[in-house]
Amino acid sequence: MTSPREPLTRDRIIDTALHIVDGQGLGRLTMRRLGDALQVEAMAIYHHLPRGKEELLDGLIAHVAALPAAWPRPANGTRPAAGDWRAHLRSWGGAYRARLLDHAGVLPLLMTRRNPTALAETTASLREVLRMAGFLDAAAATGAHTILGYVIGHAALEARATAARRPDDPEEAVDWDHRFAAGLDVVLAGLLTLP
Amino acid sequence: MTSPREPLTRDRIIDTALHIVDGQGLGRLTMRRLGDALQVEAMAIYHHLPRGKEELLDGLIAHVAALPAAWPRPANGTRPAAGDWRAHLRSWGGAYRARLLDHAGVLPLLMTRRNPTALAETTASLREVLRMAGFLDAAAATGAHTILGYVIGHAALEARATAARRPDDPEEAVDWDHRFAAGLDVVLAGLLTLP
DNA sequence: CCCATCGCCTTTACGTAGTAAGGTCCGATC
DNA sequence: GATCGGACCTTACTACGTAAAGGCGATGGG
Repeated sequence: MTSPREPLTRDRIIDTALHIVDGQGLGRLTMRRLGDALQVEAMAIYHHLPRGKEELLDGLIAHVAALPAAWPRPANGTRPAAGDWRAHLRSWGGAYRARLLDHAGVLPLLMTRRNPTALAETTASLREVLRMAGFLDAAAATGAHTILGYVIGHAALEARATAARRPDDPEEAVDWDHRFAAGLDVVLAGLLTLP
Repeated sequence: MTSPREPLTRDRIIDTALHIVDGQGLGRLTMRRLGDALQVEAMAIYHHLPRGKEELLDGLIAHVAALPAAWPRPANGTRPAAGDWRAHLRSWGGAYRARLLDHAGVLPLLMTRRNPTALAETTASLREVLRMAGFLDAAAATGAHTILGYVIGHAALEARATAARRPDDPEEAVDWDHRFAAGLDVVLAGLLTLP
């Protein structure tokens, strides 16, 4: 009379794994624990992810890191307002940072050589936004890496700082939301100096 | 008649560990392998690093991440040239990036909550440089995190991209040295917009 | 000279990890 | 109903981190 347990899926496995990482940290994500959470023996996972844990971790970072900065297609023939790219990148940056911090446990995986495509997609979308904003190709490529590097790096600094903080406020507290936004503005302002 | 093996030291252990990580990757750094490299049983390491692998990894990132951007003390009473801070930060950034890429294997550790002090020192030194360059405290704090975030994040992007590259040049190659420098210039130029 | 002590290292052993190899069960197809 | 293939389970192996306790040579006091 136990509920018949919906079948295993690649997506369901990765979602559950992400849930474990968010709740207990990357170090506690093991195949056996993941199996338990899915009400399945650990070895069952290998039928859906033949490359085992490697593939699982690849799936995690793809799930977290792929958030393209799609320029909203302008409605019927109206041109996108030329000055909007900064506002657009500001809001994209905020969303990307929020996602990275929501899943801070996978941040270390972003530094490993795993899954090179997940970030490539995001980089390409940033480059495209800058190109459409009028930057030359070389400047757009530089700008894309500069922005993405800043967002990821700053998120990593935040994750470290907030994780290591004792709750009784040992040093002066930092308004990380504001600091991230201010730094992003610095980067976006600096882009104007590119040719 | 075997050479009498110089005694174990905390520093020698960490140096050897770093050598293993650089040569074979973080995943192959194990206590037993480290013991072999030191010609010692694995458990001997615990006498010098009582907290075991945690302490070892902490030592690794302290060794890599602590490179303060010390402003060169001006020689006898000469004031530092006011405009030099950008050049100084450019060269510091290049050195920091080079070190991160030399030890790309420890980059994932920088993202974990380990050893909060190693980066704090570097951040403080950046803040100090900016303060001495005339920035207000708040702007210096923002600028320090912006610079450090960019440098770390960009180095991570580079490490990923170069590690995943097939040697036969699948996409157009990127001049990473130039791209990093250009992005750092973007950030430094953007700092001028801070109050 | 002997023996107690201490610092450094080794031995042994336990629990947990990832996963290879093969087995089991069940629904679909002919 | 026999066959078959996919989804899941069982067992077992190797490697890891490390707790616990043992050995062992140098040192210093009697």
